[in-house]
Amino acid sequence: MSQETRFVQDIADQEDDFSRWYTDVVLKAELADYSPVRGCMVIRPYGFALWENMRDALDSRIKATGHVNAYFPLFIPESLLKKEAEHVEGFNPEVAWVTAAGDEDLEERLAIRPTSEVMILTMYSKWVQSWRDLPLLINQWANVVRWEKRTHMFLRTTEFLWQEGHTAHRTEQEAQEEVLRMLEVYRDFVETELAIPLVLGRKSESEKFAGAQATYTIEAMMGDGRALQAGTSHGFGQHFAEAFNISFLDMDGERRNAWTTSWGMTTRLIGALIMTHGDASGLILPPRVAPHQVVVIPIFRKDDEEERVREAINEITQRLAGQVRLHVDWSEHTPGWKFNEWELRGVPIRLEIGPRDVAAGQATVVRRDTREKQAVPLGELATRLPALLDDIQHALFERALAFRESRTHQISSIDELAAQIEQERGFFWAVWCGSAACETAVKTRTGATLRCLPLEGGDGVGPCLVCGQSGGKTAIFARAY
RNA sequence: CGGGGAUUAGCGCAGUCUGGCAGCGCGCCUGGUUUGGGACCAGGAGGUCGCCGGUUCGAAUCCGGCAUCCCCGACCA
Repeated sequence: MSQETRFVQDIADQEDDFSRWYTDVVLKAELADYSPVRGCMVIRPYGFALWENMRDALDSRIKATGHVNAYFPLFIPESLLKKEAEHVEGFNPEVAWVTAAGDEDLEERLAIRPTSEVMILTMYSKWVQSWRDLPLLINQWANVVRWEKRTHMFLRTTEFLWQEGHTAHRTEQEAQEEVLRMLEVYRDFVETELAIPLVLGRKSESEKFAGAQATYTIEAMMGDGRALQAGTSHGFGQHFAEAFNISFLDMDGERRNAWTTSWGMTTRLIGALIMTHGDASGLILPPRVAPHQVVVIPIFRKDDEEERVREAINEITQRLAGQVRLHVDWSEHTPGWKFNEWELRGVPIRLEIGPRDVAAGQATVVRRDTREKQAVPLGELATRLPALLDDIQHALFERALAFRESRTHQISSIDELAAQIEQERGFFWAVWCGSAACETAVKTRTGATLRCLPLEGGDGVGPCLVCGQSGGKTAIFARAY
């Protein structure tokens, strides 16, 4: 990249080494840092402010759909965890255990929750007696621990923060509606707030959650063409209700098992945000969740200039209070240094105020995504800035969507997939017969996994990309994080 | 968990092969000049050389173990 556009030299080149670029951005933008604990990171104040904005936007949507928040214990007694065989087997290798307190061994080991189905559904069995107790719609914001072999900042860490919703319903249809409703809530949240375009779909048998009857997913494409699962919604049928005895007397006097669901979204989304919108200069944050939406850079030479600039900035701050999240950088770095710094940290709009601007009664406004520069009269900032933030939000989505389209291909055979994915990563739509053997064949040969069976688009007409049989479904294959 | 690489000042690195005073650039502190795309001059501070042990008169350097990070794979959602 040329020197004119590449101002930041201390992060790796995106095309050259995407993985290194990602790590550099996370560290240099001060989103997170490594900790002395393997696989565990520290989310720094800037990263946490971002997470808080994301969390609040999702939380209000969860509440708007009738759910309430609660909090359940971090520890799960071993005997409880073992109640649902398929579930425990799925998570077993990743579970961390507490075996002692002080010098005394515990009588029963305690698992540190990898997820809370077991704990929450155990409580539900106490709370559900009648059909009138249903539906039960509870969400919790919590940390969970999964002992992953290989970790990566935000994308896969040993401990992470998330939201897990757990619901119980009277009928299968209600539960199914809930699973899809929350998938839609996720879509709205991710596309509206994070400006990340999604594909909604169902997971194959081999990819679904341990113990689930059906797993639905939202899949996003990262800047290197790889897929990232950004959230999931599971239907459990009556499977868990049987294991945990969540039964109720129905309207007709019959005792029945409830239908349960769960759905979750994690700090991994921060990784998705970075890898979807970032560029050669670093992070680009969507205005709706950016900790600072506008950063103000004062420019002056002499004391009298500083005085006038300060006055103008005070006036701007007052005028914009409550309208935009604004940060004034009064630090002693030079303006050029600040430009680079705040670009690296992804602030959507930079506002420069210097003597020339003050004299003209204007501010110089620069947007992060295009670097387009314009002079805006001070009196118009209160209307122009929110409009510009809106504009950037939409432009980011459109750009990400256009990128995904350019990397999405229809393919008809595994040979074609192998050849194309070697050239360039992306999403590959194909017809798949539904057999696990063909799914495995694709993974072994191409490194791509079956991301989902999309809910929209794809008619499933044609021969399976591996075995050639007809009567299959449309599936999306991609290399994934 | 397997293979490879790394760990030296806040950050990036040289020094390790061939054992002998702890170095460079950036950053940081003080003073001054500066400030519209990573300013300049002068002075200064900052190190258990990742940790534990061994060899040696002497270890950043050689040997053994461990920890953390990165890359590739296996595993996992």
